[in-house]
Parts: sequence; C-alpha cells; structure tokens
Amino acid sequence: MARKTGSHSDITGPAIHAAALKLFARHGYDAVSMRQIASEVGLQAGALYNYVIHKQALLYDLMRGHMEALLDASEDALEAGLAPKEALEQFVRFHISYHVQRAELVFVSYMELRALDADNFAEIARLRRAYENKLEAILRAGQGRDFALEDTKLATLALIAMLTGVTNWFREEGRLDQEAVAAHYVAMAQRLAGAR
Amino acid sequence: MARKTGSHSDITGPAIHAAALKLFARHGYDAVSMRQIASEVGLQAGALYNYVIHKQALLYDLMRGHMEALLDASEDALEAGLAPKEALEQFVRFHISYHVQRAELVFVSYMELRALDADNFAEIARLRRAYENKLEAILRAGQGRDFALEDTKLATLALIAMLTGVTNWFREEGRLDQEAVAAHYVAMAQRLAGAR
DNA sequence: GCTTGATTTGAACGCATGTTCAGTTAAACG
DNA sequence: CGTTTAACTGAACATGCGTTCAAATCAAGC
Repeated sequence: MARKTGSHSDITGPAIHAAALKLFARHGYDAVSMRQIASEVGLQAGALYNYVIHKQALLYDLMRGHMEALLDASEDALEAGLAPKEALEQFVRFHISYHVQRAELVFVSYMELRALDADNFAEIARLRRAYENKLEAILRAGQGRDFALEDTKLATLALIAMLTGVTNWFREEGRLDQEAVAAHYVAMAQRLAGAR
Repeated sequence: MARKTGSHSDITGPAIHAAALKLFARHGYDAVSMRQIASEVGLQAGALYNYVIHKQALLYDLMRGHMEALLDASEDALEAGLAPKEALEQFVRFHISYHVQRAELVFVSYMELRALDADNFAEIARLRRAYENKLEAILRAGQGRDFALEDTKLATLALIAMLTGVTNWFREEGRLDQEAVAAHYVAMAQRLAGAR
C-alpha cells in the first residue's frame, strides 16, 4: 500500500465542501461551477469526483449536515425541565447564537431548497420540521398558563422567521454585539408569546 | 406605417415579464434560460431582445417594479393620523395582504438579490430600506408611550422578517384564511411591540 | 529505491448558455 | 393591392457547463 490507508485524503474532502459552501453562499448554487469550486481548492474539476458523486450531492451533503448538526446541538443545548418562559429564552439564545455563527450554512440551506431534487428536498424539509417542533413543544407546554397564545403553530412560524432573520443583517462589528441582540430578541419573543 | 404605432406590442412585453417571474420563482434566476422564458410565451429566444436589453434587466425590472409598487401602495394604504397601535395594525394587515397576493414577486425579490450586479443591488436595497422606514416610523412614534420597546430598529427588522415569512407557507386552501392569519399576526406584532 | 495505489491532471464528450442579426412574416395604412 | 415596418424566426457565435477517463504524478511501505 502507499499513502494512508482508507479511501481519500481527509483534508481535500472537507476543503471541497468548505469551498462549495463559500461559493454557493456568495453566488448561489446554479451560478457556481465545478471548475470554480475546484479552483478555489487548487484542483482541476475532475478531481472533485473522487469526493462527490455529482454537484447536487455537494449541496445536499451541506444541507443535511447542517440540519442534523442543528438538531444534535439543540438536543444538547435545550435543557429539559425548565419553565416554559425560561425554555423559550434558552431556545431564542441558542437559535441566534448557532445561526449567527454559521451564517453561510443557514443562508444556503434556506436559499437553495429549490435546487434540490424531490427526494432530497423532502428529507431536508423533514429535518426542518423536526427542529421547529422543538420550539412548538415549548410554546404548547406553556399555552394558557405561562403564555397567552391563540395559535402555537402560527407563533412557531412567526418566531422562527423572526429569529432566523437575524442572520441576514447581523455583523460582528455592528452597533450591537451578539449578546445584546439576543437579549432584545428574548424580550421580544417573550412578549410575542404573551409570557407572564 | 404598418401595425400599431408605438414601439412594441403591449401584450408580448408584459407576457415575457410574467413568464420570467413565474420561472424565476420556480427555479431561480440562474437556472432559467432565455429559451425557456421565450418558449413559455411562445416565442424564439431572439425575440425577447425586442423587449429586454439582457437577462439581468429582466430580473432588475421585476424587482424594481415590485419595490416601487410596494412603496406606492403603502403610501396609499397607510393612513396618517392613526394612533401608533392602530397604525401598527394597519401596517401588519397591509404587509401580509400585499405580500401574500404577490408571493412570486416577493420570493424572487428576496431570493435573487445576489444575482443583481452592484448598482442594481444598491437601488433595490435603497427601496427596501425606504419601506422598512415606514414601519420604524410607526414604532418610533409610539415609543415609550403606546409601545414598550428598547430598540425600534431591531423591532423593525424582527417584525418585517416575521411578517414576510408568511409568504413562505401561506396557502389559500390552508387551515386559516388570510383574514384569520392577519388577525393573529396583528395580535403577535402588538404584543411584540409591548402595545398597551 | 522500487513498487504500489491513492490522488490528480488534462483533454475530451455532448450539450446548453446569452446574445446578435440577416432574413421572413404579417398586419395595418394609403 | 401594394407598401411599409413592427414583430419574429432560425441559425450562428463563442463560451461555458457537468461529467468521464486514460494517463501522469506522488508519497509511503517494503
């Protein structure tokens, strides 16, 4: 044998995915060519096919990886047994922090859904719903007692949209740092939910 | 002279823009070819260039038209002299109604910003800010009295994201009709703003 | 230092792209 | 009815696309 045993370089593979993510976020999936991705990594286009079956898999891998990591991380971060109002605060802080730190992944995952074929789309949508359900569970747990909500499903959608929107404008060097933004969003989210 | 005087057919031009909108919304700007747009209208690709300078202008025209119409319509719809709490209600209802009725335009205008070149992007961003300023003006008018807000800029961004998110899932045949959705969003928006 | 096999190159494939333009079509006017 | 001209076709252009694959390269193990 020569070189490391195992399949392929464990540097080039991630480098390709990182380059693809960067370029997809900047220009969009369809506007980015395999040759551009290869050039970003310092390869010829043909070499990419040692690591990826086709271009679509590159996008799908990024999205599925993101959604699964998000579900895992939220599993770890959301402590059970908290009172609904505090659970909502925890969710808001987690969501903002996690998404702001991965702005490119979030952007691509929300933006390029229609570039996925039907099966891949269905799987990503399933993972997204699973994540949204965590927020709705919190709202439902407090409905009528800790929260004053007529429709927890609508409130879930409203909150997710409002929270994820932060990634569209947040800049580390902006007027407010992440902690300040999160604090304001916690307050807004709790008021929106009618928390007492 | 032959045919109608004036430059070009006043049917084909709008038909091209309508077809482009439909296809851009469905597949994305980069994934749609001039030949597909032409075929949707029943033309050959070359004929499009009697109506459009280039593909980019097709996208830009759609976006600029949308944003300018939005500004105009909000001018008409938002009655001055209302108390801040009612002005917020009016804004929420207007925004949801206007956006839900133009889901494709909204989708394309929020999605394909990065497909615009720098100058076109700057102009669209300017129009968007002008619209957001209308909401912020309402929040500022009530700040500290009708509303309990620490940061009107942040609340503006949160509200816009939350409201525009409706276009991503709203279906005419869904569980709630537009009026019911709007009513819930009015309540959530007013609570978010700390309205008394 | 030769062998081995993972890794990469570079050319080729068929096909699609945006845009141009000389030529054809057809409707309205004198 | 013939003329005019807006509207459109259809072919051509250079260029780029995703993907394949034989050949070249290179680093580790014996």
